Amino acid sequence: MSEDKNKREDQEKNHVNELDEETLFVVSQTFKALSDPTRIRILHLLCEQEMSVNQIADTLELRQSTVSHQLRFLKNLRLVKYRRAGTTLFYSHDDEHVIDLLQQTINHALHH
Amino acid sequence: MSEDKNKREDQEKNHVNELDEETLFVVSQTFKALSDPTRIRILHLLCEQEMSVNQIADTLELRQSTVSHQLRFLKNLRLVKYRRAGTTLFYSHDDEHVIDLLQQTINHALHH
DNA sequence: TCCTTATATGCGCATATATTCATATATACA
DNA sequence: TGTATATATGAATATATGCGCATATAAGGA
Repeated sequence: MSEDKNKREDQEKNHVNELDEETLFVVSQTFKALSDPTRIRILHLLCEQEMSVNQIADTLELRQSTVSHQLRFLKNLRLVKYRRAGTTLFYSHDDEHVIDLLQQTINHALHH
Repeated sequence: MSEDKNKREDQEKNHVNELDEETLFVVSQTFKALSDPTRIRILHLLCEQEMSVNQIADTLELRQSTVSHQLRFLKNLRLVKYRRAGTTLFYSHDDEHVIDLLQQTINHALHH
């Protein structure tokens, strides 16, 4: 039986249990990614369509370097991916669960 | 027709639309609340049962002032509420949607 | 009223974060 | 090979954040 499976069963048996450190880290990182307005705007754009770095910068009126830095952040967490076309990189989202969290929360905010 | 309703309809018509500033603020604040390990641990405790400040501090091995600071943060966002019993304040969660986001993400992390 | 217990708060420190400028890298093409 | 375009990166700066100490406040009981 894997360590991983033990962790899972411990957690599921009793919710009062403390979260293990790794889970705590993953969860906090996930929410941190979504806690910045710039990253939210970028991910919100990428919900609909893939876009190049410059397209994103133009659309959101942000500096190219700002967009690039944030995309690197999102890429490190595997929340976005890209495809190359010449010198242009087209970014798109790469984590359905996180996009789902974002959509839920946007909808919740809009309806209140 | 209210301003609020207009905002909603604009957003729903076309997801490519930019998020308005207020929505962006609410969404980022919500995720910011969930982006800190200490706050996650506190909210995770309060998923199950109400607890006093000192109970939380003891359970999570945190300073009383740390817990109090974070509870104030969560209170300002109306994510927790409390009931008084003498000098003791029993805190509990106060936003089903946010608790839901947290549970979803914890479960997602545990199963991967 | 005085004392005890529980909680809140102001301030300061250390660290993390977001943004910008300047520059580097990479690809396509003449 | 040289130039143009798209993107990435490093350093610097400004701001935000989390935490702890010390202390204030608030409620209950002797």
